Amino acid sequence: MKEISKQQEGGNISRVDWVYDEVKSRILNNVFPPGFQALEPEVAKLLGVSRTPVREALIRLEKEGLIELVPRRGMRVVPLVPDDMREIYQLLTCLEAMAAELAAKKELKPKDLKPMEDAVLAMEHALLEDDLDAWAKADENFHRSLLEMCGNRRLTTIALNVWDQVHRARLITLRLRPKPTQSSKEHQMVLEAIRKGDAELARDTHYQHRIRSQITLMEILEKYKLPQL
Amino acid sequence: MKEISKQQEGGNISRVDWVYDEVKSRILNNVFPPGFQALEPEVAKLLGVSRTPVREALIRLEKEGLIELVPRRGMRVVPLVPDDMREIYQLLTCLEAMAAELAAKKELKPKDLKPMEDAVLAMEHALLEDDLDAWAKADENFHRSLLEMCGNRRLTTIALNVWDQVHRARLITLRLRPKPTQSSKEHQMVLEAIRKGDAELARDTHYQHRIRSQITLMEILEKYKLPQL
DNA sequence: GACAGTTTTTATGCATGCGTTATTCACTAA
DNA sequence: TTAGTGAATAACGCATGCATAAAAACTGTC
Repeated sequence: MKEISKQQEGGNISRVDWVYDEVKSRILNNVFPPGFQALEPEVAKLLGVSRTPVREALIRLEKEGLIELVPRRGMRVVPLVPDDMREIYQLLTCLEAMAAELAAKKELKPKDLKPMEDAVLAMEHALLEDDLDAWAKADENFHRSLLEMCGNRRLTTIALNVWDQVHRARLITLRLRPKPTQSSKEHQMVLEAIRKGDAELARDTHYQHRIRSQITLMEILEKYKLPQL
Repeated sequence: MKEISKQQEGGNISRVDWVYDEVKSRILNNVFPPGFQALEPEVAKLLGVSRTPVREALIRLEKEGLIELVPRRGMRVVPLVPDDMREIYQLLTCLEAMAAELAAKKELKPKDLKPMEDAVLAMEHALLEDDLDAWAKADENFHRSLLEMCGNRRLTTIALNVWDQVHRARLITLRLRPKPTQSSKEHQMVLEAIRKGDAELARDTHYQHRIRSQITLMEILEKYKLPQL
C-alpha cells in the first residue's frame, strides 16, 4: 500500500502564510493598534520564525494597505485619518454599488439570496435586541455576501481588502453612532431590488445607502474629534 | 573633508525594485507574453541577481494580479480570457465613473484641467491623422489624468493597477476595433461635465462611455475569437 | 551641560546554504 | 508499447551569513 496522504491534509500552511495571517489578525483586532511599529527582527522573534518569512508576509500586508514598510523603522500599522475614511468609503460606494447592480442582473436563485436574507433578518433581530455587536456582524455578512455573489472576483477581492482597512474603525465607531435603524431598512431595499432583478434600482439604492453611511461616519469623526483610528 | 554624498544620489534603487520594474515592464511590453512561465532561479539568472530579491519582487507582482505564483512552476504571466476582460472593464467602469464624479465636485481650476484637455485634443488630432498609436496614448493619458485628479489616492492606485492588467490587451485590440470617433466625443463630454462641475452628468457620461468601450471590446474578442490575451 | 566627533550596535538588503519534496527520467517488467 | 518503479534532479521554503550604512551610545572638549 502506498502512503497516499502524508502532507496534503490541507493543514499544510507555510510559515509565510502563517505569519501573514497572524500579523493581519493582530492588526484587525487591535493587538497591533494603529501607529504600532515593529522591526523585522522583532516580529521574527515574536513569532518564532526567521526574518525571511516575516519579510515576505509584510510585503503582502503592505500591498494590502494595512502596514507601511520603512527601512530602519520596520513595519507600521497605518493609522486612518478622516481623509482616509473618506477615500475608503468612496471606494466602497462605487464598488458595492456595482456589485449590487451586477448581482441584480444575475437573476439569482432564492438559494443564492439566502445569505443576504439571513443577514438582513439577523440585523433586524439584533436591532430589536439592542445587540450592536450582532448587528455589526450581520451588517458585515450582508456586504460580504453581496460582494461574493456579484460574479466579479477582482471586484470582490478589492472590496474585501478595503473592508479590512476599515474593520478597526468600524469596531470603534460602532457604539458612537445612532441606532442603525435606517441602515437596516436600506439593506432590505437593496435586497428587494436584487431579488426583482432591477439593476438600476439596486445600484442607486446601495449607492445612497453608502453615501449615508459615509456621512454618518464622518459626522462621528467630527463630533468626537477622532483624529485617527 | 567628509564624504557627504556617496550613495544618496536618488539613483539608489534597490535590487528588489529593479527586478520589479524590469519584470513588470517585460510583461507590459509582451516580452513576457501571457502564459509565459519562468522559475525563480531562471528569473534570477536572467537578471543577474540572487533568488531573494526576485522572490520579493514576484510577490508584489502577484498581488498586483500580473502574475501567478505556483510552487514548482514559478511565475506565470496571467493570460486574460474574455471573462477577465469583463471583470476588469466592470471595475474600471465604476472606479472611473466615481473618479469623474469626484473630479467634477472639486471645482478644478483650468490649470488642473489642462492635462485632460490636452489629451482630448491629442485624441482628436490623432484621429484626423489616423494615428492609432497616438490615439491610444492620448486615450490612456486622459484616463490617467482623470484618475490622478480625483483626489482619492486609493482609488487612483487601484484603477491604475487594473489598467496595467489590460494594457497588453489594449495594444492588441487597438487595431481590430472600429475607428474610435464615438469614444473621442464621449471624452469631450465627460470633460465638459467636469468643467461645469456637474457631478451627476460626469459620472453618468463616463459610465456610459465605459459600458460602450466594454461592449466594443467584447464584440472584438467574440468576432476574432481571441481566447486569451 | 551642550555639542562635535568617534565608536558601537544593529536593521537591512541581498546572497547563500540546506533539508524537503515534487518532478523528471531512466529502467524494468508485462 | 505501456505501465510501474525508483533514483536523480532541482525548485522551493526557510534559515543564516555577511557587508553596509544608519542610528545609538559614548567620549572628550569647550
